[in-house]
Amino acid sequence: MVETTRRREIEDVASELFREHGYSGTSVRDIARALDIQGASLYAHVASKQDVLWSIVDRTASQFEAAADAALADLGDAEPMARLRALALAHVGVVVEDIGRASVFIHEWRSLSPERRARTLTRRDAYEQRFRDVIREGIVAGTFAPIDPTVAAAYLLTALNGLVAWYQPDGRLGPSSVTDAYVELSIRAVSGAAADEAS
Amino acid sequence: MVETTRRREIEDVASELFREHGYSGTSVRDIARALDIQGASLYAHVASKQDVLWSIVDRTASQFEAAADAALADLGDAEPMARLRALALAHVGVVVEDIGRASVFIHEWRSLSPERRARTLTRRDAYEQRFRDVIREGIVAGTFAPIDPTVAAAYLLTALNGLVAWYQPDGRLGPSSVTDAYVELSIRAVSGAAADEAS
DNA sequence: CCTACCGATCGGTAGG
DNA sequence: CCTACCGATCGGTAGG
Repeated sequence: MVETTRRREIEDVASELFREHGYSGTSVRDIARALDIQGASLYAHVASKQDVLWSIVDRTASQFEAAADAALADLGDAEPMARLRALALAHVGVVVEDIGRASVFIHEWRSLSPERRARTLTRRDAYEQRFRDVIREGIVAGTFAPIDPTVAAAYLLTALNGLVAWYQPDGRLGPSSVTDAYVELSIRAVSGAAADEAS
Repeated sequence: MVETTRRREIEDVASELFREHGYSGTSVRDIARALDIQGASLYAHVASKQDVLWSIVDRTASQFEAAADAALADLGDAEPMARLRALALAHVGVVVEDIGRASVFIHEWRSLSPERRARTLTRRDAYEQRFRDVIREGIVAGTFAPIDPTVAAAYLLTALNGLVAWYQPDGRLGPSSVTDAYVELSIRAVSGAAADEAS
């Protein structure tokens, strides 16, 4: 199963390059150079550059979905706040665990072929729907502030995704402290009464 | 002053294309085509493709700075919450006002030449410092939850910047309702005691 | 995984 | 703002 390993190596290297320079800004030869092989040799392992992007995006989408599934499976019918907390924690966990792939999934979907882009956006919408649903339930329950669940979910997810813009795995802040802070900020953002409605 | 107008047109068109396809994914001929001129004709108005990106980024950076200055000028020594609210409102205002340029400023700085990228990151850090400062003051004053100001500022700014990922000027939601919701979510995210420390 | 190579497109220049 | 053109690089193929 050497091919699978090599394929993963290619995707690892490509993720980092796509993250840093974008899909368009990364050439097939850039990827090959990072692997110490010739540009054309890459085609012994992949069908196309687009194929590499698709593998990264598709696999990472599955990771986000699986993490959300696992997070909610434990909770069942727990309170909305506990479930939103679990969703946020699962999301940040995937981001922190593989920031290169997460970054590509989040930012490079525009470079997918039209059909794949459409499929990916549909999956992302379904994923985001989980956030919208739990936020809506929390509002009904009175736990969360009365705010448009679509706006709130978009806000939270882009905030959590923003981690890829600055987080460094070997930086000053450890993964758990950043994760905790991000979850805490997110929960508080939607909690309680509106901050400017003190009356 | 025809040149200035034409120059602006070029930057307007380029902003939209850079936003949609990235700097690397947009060719000089793409920009020219959108203006109904030949690719080479663009060089009668600009020195290089990089030059266009730089103009957009530089001008937009100034807009964010000016908006923050104006927002704080009115307030002087008001409470941290009022000042953070003003900063957030100013920031979202610039984003909503010209989402194309804002998106390029936020995402395409990686494509700047090394020197310009460094200068831009320095400016961004100074801008973000205003958020860190007011958050820190709010924590000291007891208005905001005790959280790392650097993490909180990064969270808030990426959340606000996330608007460019989904907001459509002619969409279902008007600019003021989205702006208000974003400011409200941001203020609440940092306000009060930690959500999970009820004791 | 390599060498040799392909047509297409890239950013940019010359000269008007 | 145009035509004509440049060298470099692009993603990808052929054949081993």
